[in-house]
Amino acid sequence: MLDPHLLRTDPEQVRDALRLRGFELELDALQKLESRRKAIQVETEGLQAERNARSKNIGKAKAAGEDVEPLLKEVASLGDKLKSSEDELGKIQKELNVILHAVPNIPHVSVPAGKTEDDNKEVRRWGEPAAFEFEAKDHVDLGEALGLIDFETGAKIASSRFVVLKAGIALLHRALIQFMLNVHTQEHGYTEVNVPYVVNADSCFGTSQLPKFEEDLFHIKEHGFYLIPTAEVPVTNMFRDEIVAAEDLPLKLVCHSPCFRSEAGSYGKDTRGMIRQHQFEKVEMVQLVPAGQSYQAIEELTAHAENILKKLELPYRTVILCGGDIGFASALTYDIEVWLPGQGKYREISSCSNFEDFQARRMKARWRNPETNKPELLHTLNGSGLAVGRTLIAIMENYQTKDGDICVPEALLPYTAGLELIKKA
RNA sequence: GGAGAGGUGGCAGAGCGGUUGAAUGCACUGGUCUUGAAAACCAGCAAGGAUGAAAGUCCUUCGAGGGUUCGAAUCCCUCCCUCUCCGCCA
Repeated sequence: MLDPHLLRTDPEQVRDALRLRGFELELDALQKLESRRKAIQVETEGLQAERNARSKNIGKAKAAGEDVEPLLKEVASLGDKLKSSEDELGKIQKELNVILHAVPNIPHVSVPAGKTEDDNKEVRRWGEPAAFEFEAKDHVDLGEALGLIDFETGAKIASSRFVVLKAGIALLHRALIQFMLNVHTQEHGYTEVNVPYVVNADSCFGTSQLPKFEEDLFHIKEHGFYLIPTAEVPVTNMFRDEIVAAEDLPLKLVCHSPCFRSEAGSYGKDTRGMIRQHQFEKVEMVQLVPAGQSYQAIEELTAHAENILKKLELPYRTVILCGGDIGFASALTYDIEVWLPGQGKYREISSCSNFEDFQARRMKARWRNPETNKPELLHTLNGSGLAVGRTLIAIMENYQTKDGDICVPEALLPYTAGLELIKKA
């Protein structure tokens, strides 16, 4: 959520900034509602003040043993007026909130203009895509030939976009998780957390999956829970309604979790293979930092994600998302895209975002600034470090042999219990 | 699932219809004292919001949401959460 104060004092500037992402702020409607809110709030608070004063007098008179009947008569008419004024104010504030909660974050000055992912700007590239002496297969052909990736059984026990991994591939998948967690905790200074994989509506509101993106979530209606679409939701919400001590900052947490996404609206997109699943695993980095530090933190966090790819020797490029492609809550997002020989393309494997205080304002996640001794909103950041399923794909496609076997990358050898080459069983 | 107890400021913990936004303690901030620190003493110290140039004034908030009342932290209803005992169980 944007600072309502900024929206009141500088609406044109906000509107212009949001146009970069193709969002048109309805200034007229907003300002009309806002001026009504102002008038009615002033009126309501005046009536409340009057009621409070009169009630206090009644209390005093009673204590002094005076007759309070005349005072009660005086106040009788106040009740209805106050009630209707309060109701009206509540209604307007609700309307105002509906609008406010649907306004996306203001993009950072470094965000390039553009409408689609084609307009994202490459900021760096690492590694050389390998030149194969044979025709490189994609992970589906490789996995099915090995008999270790089974889409049909996934579809049978759940539905399409679910998969069963077996033997060496399942082991490689597990090894990746251990490897990533160890690198982030031992080399990058993150604290590992293990969290609930279902969350309540308040948590979804805090990180802004709700109210706007409900259709992307799996919802367990009878309990009011949502399956998490990313560990960002439970981990960031650990600090909802909290005031963090300055000495505990920056908070750097890493969490492995499954992620569940309905993928509503992506019918027909990436239907082949494991690229887009209803359930996948991810290692997620989350940081909460004081306001002045978030732009340094986003560079570091992105480098932490890139470091995993470097250790796995997977070629990648990093792009900065353009105004039209950046997420609702983010002020700045770097996507890291890994080279997939099977597709001959770079594909997203990590998304690292600085939300500034947008999520923190919704969540009331604050820290106490020792300089002022007052609570201030934190800045929140997160990034995949990395998407495990897509990393698995990248390894399969980049480390395939002529015979269709998969070499285990050197960095993973300590995690694979002696397995060096994944072959047909 | 059954029975009981409880949810109050950064933390602990009083209050159980009327000048209570809330005693007290701890923590924190400033001051006195000290060569410096500690201790002691004095003072300050919730958050969010409206209005205003500012000082200030006012409103809201005692788990959440309804209700009773001139007035609710305090009474009533619903829900959520925590703890204790019993049952079941990875």
